[in-house]
Amino acid sequence: MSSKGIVKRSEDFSKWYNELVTKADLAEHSDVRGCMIIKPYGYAIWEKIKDQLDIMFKETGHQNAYFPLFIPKSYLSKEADHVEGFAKECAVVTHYRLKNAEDGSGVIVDPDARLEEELIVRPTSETIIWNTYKKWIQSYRDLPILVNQWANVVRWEMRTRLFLRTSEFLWQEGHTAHATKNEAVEETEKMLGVYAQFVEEHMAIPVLKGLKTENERFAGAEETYCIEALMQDGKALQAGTSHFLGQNFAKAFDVTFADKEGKKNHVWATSWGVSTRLMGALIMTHSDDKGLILPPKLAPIQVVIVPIYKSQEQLQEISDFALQLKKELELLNISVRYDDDDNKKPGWKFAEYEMKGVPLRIAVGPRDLENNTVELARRDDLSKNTVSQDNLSSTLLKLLDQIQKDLFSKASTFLKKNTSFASTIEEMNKILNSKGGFVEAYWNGDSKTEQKIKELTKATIRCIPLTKSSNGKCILTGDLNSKKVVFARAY
RNA sequence: CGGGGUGUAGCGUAGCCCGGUUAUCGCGCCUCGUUUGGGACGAGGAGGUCGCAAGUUCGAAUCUUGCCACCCCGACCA
Repeated sequence: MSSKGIVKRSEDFSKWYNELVTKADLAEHSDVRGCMIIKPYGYAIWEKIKDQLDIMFKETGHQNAYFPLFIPKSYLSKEADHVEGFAKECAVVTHYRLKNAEDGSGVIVDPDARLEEELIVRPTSETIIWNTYKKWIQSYRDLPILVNQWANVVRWEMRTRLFLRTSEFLWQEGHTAHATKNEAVEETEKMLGVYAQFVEEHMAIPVLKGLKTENERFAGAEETYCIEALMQDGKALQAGTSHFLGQNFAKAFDVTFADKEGKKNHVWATSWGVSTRLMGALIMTHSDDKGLILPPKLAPIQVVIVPIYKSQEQLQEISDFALQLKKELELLNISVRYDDDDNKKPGWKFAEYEMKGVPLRIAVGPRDLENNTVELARRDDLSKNTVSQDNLSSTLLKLLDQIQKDLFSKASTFLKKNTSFASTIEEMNKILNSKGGFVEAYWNGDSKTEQKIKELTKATIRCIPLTKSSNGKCILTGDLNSKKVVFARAY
């Protein structure tokens, strides 16, 4: 149960985030370092995210499958860059049995039960999937393979934050195999588009689409595409990635196919994923000092009805009205909660549903029944109006749609306002230290330059935008003919 | 993994420096009654391995050592 209020964003943004996650009943820390318990309300939001993405994946021709949690250690070492990228954060299974300690102190690992080949808990599944695809693919007729899996993965993190970075997290990973480079690149770009569309239309979060630099690229990828979102504190958050893997994994796992002429070729690959980190993006994009603000499309409860009454007779009348309204709204696929809990006063409920981000709240009292009205409050702008009961369902339906749009346009305005241009390092630092946000600047394309800028500004290149722009003068080296990229301090 | 901080009831806390009856207060929880248009009020009640473990001591929430967890700042990452 939540006690009053949370710290203000302006006072301590990190603390605000942590308190919000806890008090809105989204998640809590487990006793295992770096792991989280996603509570029913938080999981309900994740399920909405998951369900919608799943529909979109299937619309683009993908099928779900499931690959094992455990990966033989030897698989991971097959692709050099890949192992380099993940080795430092892998959990390893070395034994398969426990036994009672002889001194009665509890259970211990049975030293006689050591695994011959140790198993890695998947940090991502490229290796085990490509080891499998080898068996699935012989001819061009077997291609493309368009598979997705919903799974948990483990990356042993030093510093964790609920949803943003946890040692175990939930995600989906798409893994596709193609006969041609073009087709694989198209797939990579298509799925980036799916992510961008989902995040913008359903989460109401505007994103930048772009390419990662070599430094920021996925270990084992030829090219990493990403969508980047901007949080209210001016820091960027990578919301999704889509990788063109070239033939790296096909070569590492010897996956070839016979083309129409009977010639053997290595298969072209992609992988793409979004994780429970999206929950963090959702929270930090829209919410305010009163708590969570959810876009209607992802809200587990879209409308809450709170009765206001003195006598049991009044409650009965209000309940009749409320339950009828609930039924009508549910026919329109609007999820409704009627909260007639007698132990909580209306004021308490108002604050509670604000904390939980319920988009619309209806309060009904005796006065409303007399006047054929209800009190209607919007969570996003905190406005409150008395509206007629006539056509109430369609009023609410329209309003939910409006809120979805307003949240997106508000976030878009914020993104635009907080996108700046810098032509010198000093300028960039000045911007980053005051309002933060995205800073566009020219960069000569050299990793060392990127590294140096990072040291000087703590900002990384979030992406090289897909939209082409004219070249200019590198912010660090002054090289002419440099391309425009987007910097930010990031999560 | 480096630097700093915190850990006392479900949550937030006082006490710790300077060891000494029964560990403080608020919220929440349970019972009864009155209440209900922005986090109600009264009366009664329950709830504690003082993060864990060792040590010092006649005696430890308090002192010492080790460990664990969390938070903040760095390095690494989705």
